[in-house]
Amino acid sequence: MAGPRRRTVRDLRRNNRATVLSKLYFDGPLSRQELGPLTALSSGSISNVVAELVADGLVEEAGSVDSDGGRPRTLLRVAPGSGHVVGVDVGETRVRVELFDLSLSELARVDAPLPLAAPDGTYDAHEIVRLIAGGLTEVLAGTGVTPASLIGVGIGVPGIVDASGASGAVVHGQTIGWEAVPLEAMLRAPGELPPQIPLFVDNGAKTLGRAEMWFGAGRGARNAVITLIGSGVGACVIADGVPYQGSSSSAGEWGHTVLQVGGRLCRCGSRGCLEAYVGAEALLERWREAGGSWTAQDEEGALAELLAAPDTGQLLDETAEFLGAGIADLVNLFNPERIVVGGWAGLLLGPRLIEPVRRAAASYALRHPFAQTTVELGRLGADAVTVGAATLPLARFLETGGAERERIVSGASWMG
Amino acid sequence: MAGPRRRTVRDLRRNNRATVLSKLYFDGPLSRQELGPLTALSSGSISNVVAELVADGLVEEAGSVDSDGGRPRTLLRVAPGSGHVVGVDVGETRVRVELFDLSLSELARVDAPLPLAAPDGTYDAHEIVRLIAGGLTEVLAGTGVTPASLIGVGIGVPGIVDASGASGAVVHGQTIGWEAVPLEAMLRAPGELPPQIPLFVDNGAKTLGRAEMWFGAGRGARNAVITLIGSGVGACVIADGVPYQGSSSSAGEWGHTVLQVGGRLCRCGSRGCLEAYVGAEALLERWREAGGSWTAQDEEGALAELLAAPDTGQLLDETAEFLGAGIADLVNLFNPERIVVGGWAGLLLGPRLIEPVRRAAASYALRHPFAQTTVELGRLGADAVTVGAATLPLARFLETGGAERERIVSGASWMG
DNA sequence: CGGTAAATTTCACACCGTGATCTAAGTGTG
DNA sequence: CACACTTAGATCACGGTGTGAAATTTACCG
Repeated sequence: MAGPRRRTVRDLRRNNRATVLSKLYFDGPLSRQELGPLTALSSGSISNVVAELVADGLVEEAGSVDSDGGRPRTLLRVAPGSGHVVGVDVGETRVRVELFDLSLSELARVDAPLPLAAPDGTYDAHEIVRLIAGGLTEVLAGTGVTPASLIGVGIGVPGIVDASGASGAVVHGQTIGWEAVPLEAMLRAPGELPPQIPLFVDNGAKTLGRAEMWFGAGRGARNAVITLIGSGVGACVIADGVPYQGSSSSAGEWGHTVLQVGGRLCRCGSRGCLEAYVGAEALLERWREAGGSWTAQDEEGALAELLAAPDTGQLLDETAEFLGAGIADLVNLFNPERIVVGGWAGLLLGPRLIEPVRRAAASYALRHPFAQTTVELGRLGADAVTVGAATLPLARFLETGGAERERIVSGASWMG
Repeated sequence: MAGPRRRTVRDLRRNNRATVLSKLYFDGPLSRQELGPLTALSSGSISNVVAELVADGLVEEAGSVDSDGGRPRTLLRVAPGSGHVVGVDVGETRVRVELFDLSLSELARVDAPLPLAAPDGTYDAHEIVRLIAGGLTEVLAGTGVTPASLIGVGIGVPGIVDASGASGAVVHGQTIGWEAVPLEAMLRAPGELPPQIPLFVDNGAKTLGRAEMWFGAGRGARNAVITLIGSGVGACVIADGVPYQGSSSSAGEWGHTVLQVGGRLCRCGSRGCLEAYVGAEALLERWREAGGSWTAQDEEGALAELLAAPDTGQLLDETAEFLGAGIADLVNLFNPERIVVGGWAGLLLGPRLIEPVRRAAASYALRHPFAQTTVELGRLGADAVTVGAATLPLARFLETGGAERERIVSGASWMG
């Protein structure tokens, strides 16, 4: 009920800065002239706002466009080098830290392999923090980027990330043995990271979903669901253009939607979950039960063998039916414009399954909402987790019209 | 990406007017002093905004509170008589039109019985429009309320209401035989309703959900799902304080969530829907299959008999398991703070089923999100559909700080 | 009747967006 | 090569806004 803080006349300017900055960022180089109608601002305001952004170094001129018989328009764009963002992917076997400029072009990357997991498969949170901090300093040192120009660091982790508390993001990761690990607080502990750098922690699947929305199959949709099928199954729900989080940031746990009351046991302890039928781990298990076997050591290779095997048609059709039913649930409940099937297993199975999945979804979903929806394959691989993570601070940067950065820079200068 | 039009300094004022008005409306009489911290506005602004609202007649003084040794605070409240709203419920057997003042106290009510339905159970849309218009004039005439003081009319109808088109709300109601009926355009046709009156059409179940959010079991929650179990099953999803609509306003079709791939045939044509197990119609059908019988003519009476029958324990336990699994899906996907079980059948079954439903939901849902959720019974009966409908124009009124009303009033005055 | 305390109002100030007007920077023509 | 023409962008007076401190109002208490 409090709403956004748009109370004073200054907030108005910040808001308009943000509008202009976002428009320039997403819709490429634009002239002041074009910016006016696009942002519903008067020419005078455009001039003022742009002048301010240029003075702050956030926007720069990018050539000009001739016009027949008149002053040429000067094109403007967000200066790619005016800030940097870092994306971190805490994966199953390694921590990847990537440095991007504002246009999300990769400037540097560091992969730090995780030490062998403890026998029970849990991660040591302190070790993760060390690897993130180490990767960050390495990536900065290698490129000469100063911490002061960092807009922020986005971190994708496995498990549920609850950011509703006061002390920063807390991670609950059943599969990695994390129970309420205060990752954000640990990273903010003195000595770990350069101070004053904004941190954004989110579930890795959701950051992948963000990447798909910004640069992949979700582009342009206001309401979409990015499904992520890997060893397990998750989803990233976009409602009215923003990721829907729920009350404790754990919305979109699609994998544990019930498709068969009293059905197959799922690794979550419940029965009949979607994940128990279409997750890669479960799918392989079902294959084994049906007499199948494979030689690959990893799930990805095994799944490829399953796809290539001659006698798995019925298993795959059954999988398509369950996946279609699960997608129908998404259609009925969220009424999105687009559903994207992603995740490494989703992309691997996609070409074979997408058509039967569409048919199954059509039969299980209500006609009207299904007619509004397209079901597509994702376009980005699992590599995009870091890009999606980097998207978190960048989105904040654009929303605040770059004000956040100013604060950081001045904060850093206080310490200088 | 366009965002709300808060560009000029004037929009700032409108926004603050809305904040103050809403706070006064929902949190009862308040003094200017208390309003300051509550709205994050300075004392000076509060004075200005309140003076404006009082001058417009939207806010009035409501006594004062003594303080020991100081000027007493003057309490302010939204003037209940400064405007009126109308709620319409297009039900299965009658059209009900109710007139409320701003505090949603009922001033008048008219029930117009529907003529006997056509043999195929379809409604004649023109007849409905006539009944709505007739009820509206009757209710206004009976109380002497002028159309000029009408904030707007909210209408709850069965079926999916798609408001995404340009020509107003369009209704798709499979059960009443409506296929893309342009109800809003028909109501706006000259001669039907007093001109210039804002219309708001929404699904009746969703208006009931709104009522439950404003005045019932949903009060205070930011993320909630109001489930509505009647003959069929629906839901109203509240995300971040606002009803989530999806891309064509048909989000929340929870009743056709798949709980049993290849399960019972549902009246929607699909299989294994939640509605096919826990909807009143389906539940009675299942009882009949198990050898049960009843004497009541209507579903409500029949369901009461089912509850009282001695041998329906297993049937009810099974129903609770399905309902619990369906609720678990809501928990996993939406991660709400609260789930309310409502609808006439939900309220009837509630006392018997709520505990086993909670247990089933706990077993099917993920631990973390389930721990954030409470599952409660609704507090409002089906009568609240009109209240919920009236809530639609009222919400707009509060959001715009009463600006909408000003436009209407002046619009009416143009017409002499 | 004066002193004290708390709630409101008033007011100078720093901003903001608008839209008309002015300036800059090109093209085309005689 | 000068001049008119055209279009992009900058400037500026104006009406409007929230802020926060000072002034004013309105009570109670001794």
